Amino acid sequence: MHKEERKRHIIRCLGLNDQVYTPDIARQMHVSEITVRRDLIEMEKKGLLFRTHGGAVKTSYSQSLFSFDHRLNINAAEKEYICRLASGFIEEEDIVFIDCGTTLFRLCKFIKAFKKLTVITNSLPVVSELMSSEHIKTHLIGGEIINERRAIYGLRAENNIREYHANKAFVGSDGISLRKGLSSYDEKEAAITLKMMQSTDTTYLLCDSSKVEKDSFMAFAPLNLLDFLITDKGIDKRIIKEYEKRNIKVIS
Amino acid sequence: MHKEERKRHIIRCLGLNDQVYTPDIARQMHVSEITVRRDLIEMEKKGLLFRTHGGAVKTSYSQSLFSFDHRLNINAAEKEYICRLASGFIEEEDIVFIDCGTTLFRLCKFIKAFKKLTVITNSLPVVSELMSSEHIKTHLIGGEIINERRAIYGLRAENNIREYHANKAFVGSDGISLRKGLSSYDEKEAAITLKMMQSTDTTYLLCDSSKVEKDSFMAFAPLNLLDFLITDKGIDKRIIKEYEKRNIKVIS
DNA sequence: GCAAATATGATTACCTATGATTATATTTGA
DNA sequence: TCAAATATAATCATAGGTAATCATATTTGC
Repeated sequence: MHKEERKRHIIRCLGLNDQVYTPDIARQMHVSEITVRRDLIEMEKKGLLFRTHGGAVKTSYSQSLFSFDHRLNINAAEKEYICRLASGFIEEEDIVFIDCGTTLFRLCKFIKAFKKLTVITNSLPVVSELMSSEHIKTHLIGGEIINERRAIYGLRAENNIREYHANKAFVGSDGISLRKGLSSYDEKEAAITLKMMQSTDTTYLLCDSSKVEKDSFMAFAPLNLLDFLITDKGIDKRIIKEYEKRNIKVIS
Repeated sequence: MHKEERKRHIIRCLGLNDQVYTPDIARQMHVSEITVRRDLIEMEKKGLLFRTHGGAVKTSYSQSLFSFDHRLNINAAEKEYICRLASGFIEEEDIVFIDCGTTLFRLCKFIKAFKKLTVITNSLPVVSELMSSEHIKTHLIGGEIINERRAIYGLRAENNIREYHANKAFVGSDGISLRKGLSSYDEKEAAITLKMMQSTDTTYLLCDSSKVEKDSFMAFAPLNLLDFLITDKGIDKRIIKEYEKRNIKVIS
């Protein structure tokens, strides 16, 4: 009974009901409660769930669009740092894809400083954040809205992305490794990210160093689609070298 | 029963009705009232709701991001009346287009009462309002966001609509007359409305009686595309007859 | 094979969530 | 306007979940 298997089980349970209880998981997986709790701690750090007394619940649930998502405040400083770095690659008149996710959301703050940009996104929080800036042209990808994600996913959305071409794409993932490339906990999210990567000239992956050389459930994109990996200082120098051998520039 | 689960329930209730009562929540969640009250206190601190004697209400902040401005409150009673009438034509399992506009926005309140509906719209306020209702599937039309309108317009959006088919379309216009049909002050808005009318089985026009037999700047759709005109009591009976001669049922 | 890293479990002290009780505040209706 | 009804705040007690620490097993890399 492995750790990843337990985590997968937890995710599945969260998908069915909206919450899990520590003792239940412990019994089902034949481990002690403290082990479950440790799993939950790790998963909370990744923003996959929100811990409560007695177990955990799904992350996003608030009625307001975004501001109170539990995930937004996890690793806030790192996310801000990464976004600041990323914004250095944006130039006036760019057409950029912005992927969904709490890290990418923070990029808005920097985007608003530009005079002329076109942003294409499937994220409603991004739209909401940029709506106050007249000089930013925003395109929303059409399709089905997944309420709890505050974003648009599905086949329609994927096809919609194909109708666009951006010169830069800023995307996120739940993991990246030399062996498996980019990976995600969620199929729909992965599909959107991949389509963005396929419809752009240059792809920038924004993810904190804890996700580097970690794999999530599903690999969805090979490394050759990636041009830049933007992360924080916590990344190992040897790993940077390996990525640069694969022609991916690592910024930290 | 987690605390977070209770909070989620409270938020869901607030999404449906605009207020909750402490004893109700306590009974539904099988906890004491004081526990509910403590939940409400915490949520109020986060700005998720506003506490009142006996329970809590939605914060205006929670709806502000995508919501309309004060225009919404003009003729509120008539608009509500018209929407109530219109909602009588909606049935479970329907797939409906909802056009942009302050009148149509009020239809959301009634839509939320249904168990199973699919809504296709280009209006961000509509999306935002329906996002709290899990049982309503919402599709957003893709394209360029016009900030001041809080909606999506343009060629892309028009083409996007063509990929859908709804059995009912609820639309608005700035004027309607026997001579010129539906007319609008805005070309882009008109184009979207027309496309919706062309991709549906039945079209319902919601507009207050002051706009009947008035023409706006640009005529955009002939009367034969219209099936129902839903308006308020202010409409002249002779005019109703004229419209019914043209096979348009007038509801008031 | 062995050291280092990782994963798991047991124990204790601590903290959180909840409810009962009583005093105080707010609302409602005659 | 005042009193009855109802809601709330404040305090305390308690059950149960959690963090911290240490100990033990298992895997990984040299």
